Amino acid sequence: MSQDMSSPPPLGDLELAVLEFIWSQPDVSPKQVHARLGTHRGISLNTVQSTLERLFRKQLLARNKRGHAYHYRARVAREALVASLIGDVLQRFHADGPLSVAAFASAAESLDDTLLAQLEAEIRARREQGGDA
Amino acid sequence: MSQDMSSPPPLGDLELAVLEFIWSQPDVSPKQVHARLGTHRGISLNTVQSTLERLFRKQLLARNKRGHAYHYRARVAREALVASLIGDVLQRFHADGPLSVAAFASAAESLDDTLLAQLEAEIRARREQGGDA
DNA sequence: CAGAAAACCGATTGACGGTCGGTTTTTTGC
DNA sequence: GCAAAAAACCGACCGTCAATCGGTTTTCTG
Repeated sequence: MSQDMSSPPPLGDLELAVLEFIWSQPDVSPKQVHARLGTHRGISLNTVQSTLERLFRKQLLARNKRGHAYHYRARVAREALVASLIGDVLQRFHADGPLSVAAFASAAESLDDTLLAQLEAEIRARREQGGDA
Repeated sequence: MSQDMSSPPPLGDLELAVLEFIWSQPDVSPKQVHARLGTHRGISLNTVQSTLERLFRKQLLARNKRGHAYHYRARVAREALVASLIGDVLQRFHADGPLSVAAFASAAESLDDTLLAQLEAEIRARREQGGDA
């Protein structure tokens, strides 16, 4: 409800890994990202930098100059991004109500009982609190 | 539990439109698809055929020779595909339980009250029926 | 100011969707 | 049967985009 929500750009594997790292460690330098991911994957610091840049252009990261080097931090929360990606799928399929429900239910199949209960509670709460946009 | 469920290939816009049409009209010929979508979009029959072929290779369509021409039909239901796409997002993000729930809830925000109720019921049913894979 | 560190520029490669034109194969109607 | 029509098949081209760097310029910093 706060951000873009329009069309989340598709994410490559490296981009995803970088995001994942940044979510776990806010305000990092390319160097740090490379130390953590690049070394392990055998890719150059330049590659990491490009990826960071791309993510920045996609508005998924913010950065500020700390000295001469950039520091990056996430601009969207993990759940928000996942939610937006899911919303995008729903939208692409013109997922009207019933279809959404069916898809949700189907996708929920992989959740275990506890999570299902949590989700149910979550939905009930949202419903009782009266929450249509 | 019946199909692939591994990594649904990404779908382009035309592919999606074609799928959508086939879901509404099973067992169609390229000609028919072109008549419905191609003419309107100003694309050639060949293009439609390629798309059909690609979809076939992606295992999303099945076909059988009816006379000389192929007839295509969907191999996955709409909800199943949507669900699988959603599942893929969740998987790519190593979406452990809580994250899934948060994302679901967030994505569910756009559903209206009635649908939310439906979803809740759906989940409860699934939960009571004891449904882990 | 010299050397290091990082940003910046731009090029390449490999997928992939969309788009066809042209050639072969299969039907079918005369 | 044979010629015209229909469809499949082949392969090419373009645009986009992630991943990947090498090399050059800019910017610090000792």
